[in-house]
Amino acid sequence: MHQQLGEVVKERRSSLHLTQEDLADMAGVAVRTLKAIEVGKGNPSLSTLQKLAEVLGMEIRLEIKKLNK
Amino acid sequence: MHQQLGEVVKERRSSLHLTQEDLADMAGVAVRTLKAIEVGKGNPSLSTLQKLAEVLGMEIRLEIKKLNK
DNA sequence: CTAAAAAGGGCAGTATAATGCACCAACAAC
DNA sequence: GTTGTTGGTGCATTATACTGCCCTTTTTAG
Repeated sequence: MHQQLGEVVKERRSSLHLTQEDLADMAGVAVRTLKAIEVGKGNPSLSTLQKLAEVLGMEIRLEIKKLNK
Repeated sequence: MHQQLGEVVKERRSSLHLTQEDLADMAGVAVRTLKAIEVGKGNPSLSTLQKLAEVLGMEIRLEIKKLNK
């Protein structure tokens, strides 16, 4: 269910040539926590996601769902 | 910091003519929790946000930030 | 191949989100 | 006025996210 967001984080992090440790340190979250998020385990809080998003140059958005499938 | 998302929830809920109790029941989250989210207090988990988003016909997205401002 | 770097995971302690309950405020009726 | 509806809050308990420590697996560099 959360794999999707985790994979987005992972791909974005890779494209920026950052290791999990790099990103975790820069975002101020534990490496252990980032690892769990990237593999789709756990249920991160909004603040944790936003800390990561900030470093990744991304943002969390709540949008009306596109209606298709 | 989280007011933004809370306000999105609140506005979308209103536009669907749902009370906080309606939405909370439909989404399977406690009314107490929804209230906190809408006024920007607390730090909801991804699963809580997704339950609400589902009922609201919305989705959580992690996107590359538009560079402006 | 070996060695190092990076990623993944188990576990236990701490911090905090989620919840129920009880209560108050604002407003609408009327 | 009272009554009902809706939204906001404090508090205590329960559930769980976050963390550090340690270890294993996988990938990368040489």
